[in-house]
Amino acid sequence: MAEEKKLTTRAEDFAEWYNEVVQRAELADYAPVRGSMVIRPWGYGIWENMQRALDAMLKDTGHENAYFPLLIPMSFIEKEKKHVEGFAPELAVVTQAGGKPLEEPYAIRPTSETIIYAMYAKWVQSYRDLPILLNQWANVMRWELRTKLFLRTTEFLWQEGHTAHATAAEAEAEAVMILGVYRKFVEEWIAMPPLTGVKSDNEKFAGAVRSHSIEALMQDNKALQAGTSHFLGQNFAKQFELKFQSEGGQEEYAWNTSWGVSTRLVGGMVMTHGDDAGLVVPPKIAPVQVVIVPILGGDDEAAVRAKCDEVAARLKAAGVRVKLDARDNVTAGAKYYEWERKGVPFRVEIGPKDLAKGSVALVRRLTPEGEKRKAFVPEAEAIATLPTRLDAFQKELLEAARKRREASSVRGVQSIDELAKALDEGAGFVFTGWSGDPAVEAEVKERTKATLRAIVDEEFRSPAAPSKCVSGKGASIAEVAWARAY
RNA sequence: CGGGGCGUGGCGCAGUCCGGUAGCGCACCUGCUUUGGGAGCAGGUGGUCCCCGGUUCGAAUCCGGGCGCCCCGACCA
Repeated sequence: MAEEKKLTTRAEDFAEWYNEVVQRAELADYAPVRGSMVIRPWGYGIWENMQRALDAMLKDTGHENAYFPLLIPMSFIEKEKKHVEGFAPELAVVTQAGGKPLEEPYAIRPTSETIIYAMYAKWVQSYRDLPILLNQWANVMRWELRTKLFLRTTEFLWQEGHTAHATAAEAEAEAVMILGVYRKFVEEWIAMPPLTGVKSDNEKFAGAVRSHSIEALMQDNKALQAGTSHFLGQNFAKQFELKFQSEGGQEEYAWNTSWGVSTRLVGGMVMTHGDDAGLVVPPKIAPVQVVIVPILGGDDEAAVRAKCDEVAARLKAAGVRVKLDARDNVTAGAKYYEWERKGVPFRVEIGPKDLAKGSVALVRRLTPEGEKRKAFVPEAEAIATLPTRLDAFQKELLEAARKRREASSVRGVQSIDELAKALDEGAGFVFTGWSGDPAVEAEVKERTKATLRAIVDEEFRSPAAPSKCVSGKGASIAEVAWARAY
């Protein structure tokens, strides 16, 4: 076997493994513009499945989709002070159009708060016009200095929700509710179990009062911020005159939230489930859940093909996304490697021997310890059980990821030395007390390269609350999770 | 934005030091034999050697200047 056909292993070089998997599984390819990529059909199919699932969840919670323009007047971006400071370095700006310089430059949206709240201001007069609960699926652009396929590209796809409410309490509840939606979505569909929590002031969104996030742990024990939900207070409302007349007759500023997840989740999926043979795609988001490979070449070829058509049709009728790989210019073995690299959960092989026995060969992308990879099972049984096998596979992926996260977590750490040691020994999330002082974050980052990923929500806190700050100076006001991060 | 590496058929590379017909593997095309874990044999197609300029009888190779991409660090979904 030619060496070049094999992937770099995760243990050899995780970053290189990631790049190879993404390209060789045909998720994406580098585009001619620096830091940008083409999302290929296999990658886009996964994204579409994510989109479909999350879109339904957002609609179930009362949101509607809309679309706002790509170009935003620079003056809008500049209105919210923290917001400009945060985004100015990574803005791409259009200064010329129609062959002439523009009077006012337009920013290509890095996010849409400004344009959206400017429009909300037009639409809202009284409390009866609230809440506004909109979402948009869009591309955005951030001129990143260092890029990586899916995880950080100059242009990426995402959804951004933007809501306006009459009260602070309602807006805060919205931000928390959405975080719950995100958490459920990534767990149930991507089989990625995140921590949830609140960002420190250092790490929060530019312009937010408070940012909530879901933080997932990758196989190299680096954290990935997988989704964020922000309570914006009245910061944007005040700058964009987003006012309404309250029930009591007073003029008040509205309260906003914004929240998003992006194609970064595709990268998260790769680094959560992939192995040295390539991708492992959770069944619920797999564009193909079962691939059928016919064993061709004998006198029975026509009969084998007919049987494959039949099994494919029956699986499809059972609600399984099935692909029949009937190419005759590629050998069966080559197809196995290809579909494994692409992470298809199950493979069904049908050959002349199966015709005689009424069986099929069933192969799972990940084989449980101690089981044979290839099982010959009666055709009817295979068809009948594949839907439940897919469900079980999905659940096992989530469980394995959760176990890995917990196994990599270190709790009860009392000092920065101990924190550094844990990280150097391969820890993922390290939990400590924190005084709330940003200087501690700076010191930890300086000494360990780790950042404060989240002030963790109650569910993720240690049984005994830490009493001291990890710095040794002062009492702890909250338990936090640190990690080196993407 | 600093440091490193690399630009040669679609992909991976050799050739560059020491200038002289542009090569290898994979892929691709045709034919035959194959097909239950990356098929074999035979024949073939395909390259302004990143760009611009210079030196030279002659440049992938030497000199000067650009550009691009990747990786590693500071900022970020």
